[in-house]
Amino acid sequence: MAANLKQVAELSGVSVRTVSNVVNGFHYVAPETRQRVQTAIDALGYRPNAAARSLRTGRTGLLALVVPALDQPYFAELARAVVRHANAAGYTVVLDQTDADRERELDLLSGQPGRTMFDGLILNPLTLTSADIPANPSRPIVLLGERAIATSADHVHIDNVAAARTATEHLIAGGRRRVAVIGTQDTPSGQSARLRLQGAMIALAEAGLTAHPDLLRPADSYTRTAGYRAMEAILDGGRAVDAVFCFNDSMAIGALRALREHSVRVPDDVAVVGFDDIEEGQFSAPPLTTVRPDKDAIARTAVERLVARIGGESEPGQEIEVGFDLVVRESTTGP
Amino acid sequence: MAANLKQVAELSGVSVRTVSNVVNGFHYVAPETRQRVQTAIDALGYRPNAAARSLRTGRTGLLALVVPALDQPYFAELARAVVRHANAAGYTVVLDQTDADRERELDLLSGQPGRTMFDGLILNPLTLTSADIPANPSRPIVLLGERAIATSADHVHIDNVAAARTATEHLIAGGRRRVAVIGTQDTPSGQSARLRLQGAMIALAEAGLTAHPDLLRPADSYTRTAGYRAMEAILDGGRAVDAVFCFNDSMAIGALRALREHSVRVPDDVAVVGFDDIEEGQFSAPPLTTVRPDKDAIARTAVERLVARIGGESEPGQEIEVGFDLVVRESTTGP
DNA sequence: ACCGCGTCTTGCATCGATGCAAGGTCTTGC
DNA sequence: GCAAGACCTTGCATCGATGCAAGACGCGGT
Repeated sequence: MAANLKQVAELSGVSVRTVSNVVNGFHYVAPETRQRVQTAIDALGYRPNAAARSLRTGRTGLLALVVPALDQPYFAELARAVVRHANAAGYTVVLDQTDADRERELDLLSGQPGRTMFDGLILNPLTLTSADIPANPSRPIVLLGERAIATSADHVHIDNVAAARTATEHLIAGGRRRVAVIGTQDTPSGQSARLRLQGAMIALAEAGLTAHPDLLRPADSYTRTAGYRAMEAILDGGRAVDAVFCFNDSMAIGALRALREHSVRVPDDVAVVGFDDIEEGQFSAPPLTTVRPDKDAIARTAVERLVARIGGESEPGQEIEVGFDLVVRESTTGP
Repeated sequence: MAANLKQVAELSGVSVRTVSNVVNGFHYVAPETRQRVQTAIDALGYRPNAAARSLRTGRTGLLALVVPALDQPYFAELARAVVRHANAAGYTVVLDQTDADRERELDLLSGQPGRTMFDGLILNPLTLTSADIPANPSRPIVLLGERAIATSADHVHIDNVAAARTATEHLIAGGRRRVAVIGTQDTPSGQSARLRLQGAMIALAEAGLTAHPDLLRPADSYTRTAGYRAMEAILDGGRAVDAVFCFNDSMAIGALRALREHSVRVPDDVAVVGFDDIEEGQFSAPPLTTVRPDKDAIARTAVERLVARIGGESEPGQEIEVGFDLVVRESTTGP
């Protein structure tokens, strides 16, 4: 079934090399020859063998995207954007999930046997820190989401401090004084969480406010369930609250459910703000105010940087910051 | 940087073939030799070249998964399960999105240049019908979600008629009499939609009910927004309704929002049931009653079938049905 | 008549691994 | 003592494509 260059060459009466020239659109091929070869290609249903081509050229045309879990909406939306941009750049995406498993993240970084088949790697690390990134990776790497110590890899991120500060300022501007925070993390890898907390604290401090420790709730996974539990813990704790800043939308949606179940009105009694602007937030009850990182820009930039590196660019790793804005919906302002 | 077998062989003083034997865990290698080779491998940081291996063996270790769009939660959850099972079976997943574009679906089927690099294909077709599936694809294919005309490909699906019927019967059992349906499709490819409609009609007929045509609302894309619009159209139409069966959860969540905005109480005034059991439905207001297809079984079975085919199995295409059940939550029964 | 150049085509080596089958060494059984 | 077999190792061909550099051809200029 699978024809190769040689068979096409024999059928069309030219050399293998000429067929290759036709396939790759090489300039110097006589129109008549090109025609004849093309006919043979069609007749045999010839398709270039990707493995052979890769072996010879050293390129696979594949980009690996590594995310914690696809069923987290933020990562699904990000993956969608990455796949789109990669396709536009002529690449296909291979997808790996780490489930926040440090071993798997390291594995993928090192290029385990059988998993090495890609030209570059886009990694959204959960458990890794910059220190884990090899200084001279065998293939280019772009890191997402974490501000990094200098390495040879490019980093794409948003200004988490400013974003969190903006979100918190919005709550304060709405007259909220008892602000809770859901999603703090103490692990060495919880870099974004630390930055978001920092931003929130700055906003509170500038308003002459502080957050009681009871209102700073950690979360190890950023899921709806984690948000639900954290919110319940806050409500059960009995300490007065009039606003909650969740470090991602999924947790905010979990928090909304907990508030609903406790008959706490949103935003009347408690305002809620999230982070990520996943589509689901437009349909929650009430629709969710949130920080919207420019996901498309993140994906586009990541792919761009990777493609440039694959093309041979070898400057030191860059820090690239993309924009964000605050999307105000009814979870903070009411209808 | 990248070492090859030959260099390892030279360093360890054995033949290339022996190194290969060590790498592949071939049985007959003297422990001492194995040790020496392993040391050389570690010293050089040797990793097998996947392209070369593929060329020689004809296997890439990649499975392609083709879905319409990753930001639709159902497909994201499905993709997650497929990736997990594929990894467990020693495969990596390459991901393609078709955006419901017929051209792209056909492209992928035919194995376009540069995209041919996978051992098998899992396809969740939106625009294709069985007639489009080549009789002798160059690589094995497993189709998801559509009941198929006999081809060489395996098909994994649930009993859409029975599932839709169960959902509708649940509404009727709750005393609902004016049942609307959201998500009908007239296109040749809307096979699941037709089957689900059929199941709903059977349930209605058995209860001596019919659905007024105004209450059968089409949707071309199965998104939250489509569900929102369809629900609005129903409410604006003014025809009395006390239940809505949405052909997927995303649309149901859109419908819930429309109902909320119109101050229609769920489930008191209108009961809502969805389809897919996406995680989001557990957190909607109110939590969503839905048909839960066994997504994990779908993914597992698809990967299993594909791996078997890749392994050389060549029986005619099988129809494989996986289970479903109805998950009753508050959108139909109240708290 | 010949050189030079642009156009078109080709053969050979090569990428890095594995299949095959044979070769060598060492036990084991009779 | 010797054949049979088990254990371990190896050389060569091969997968299908592309890089390289040279070869063949035609044609205008001098």
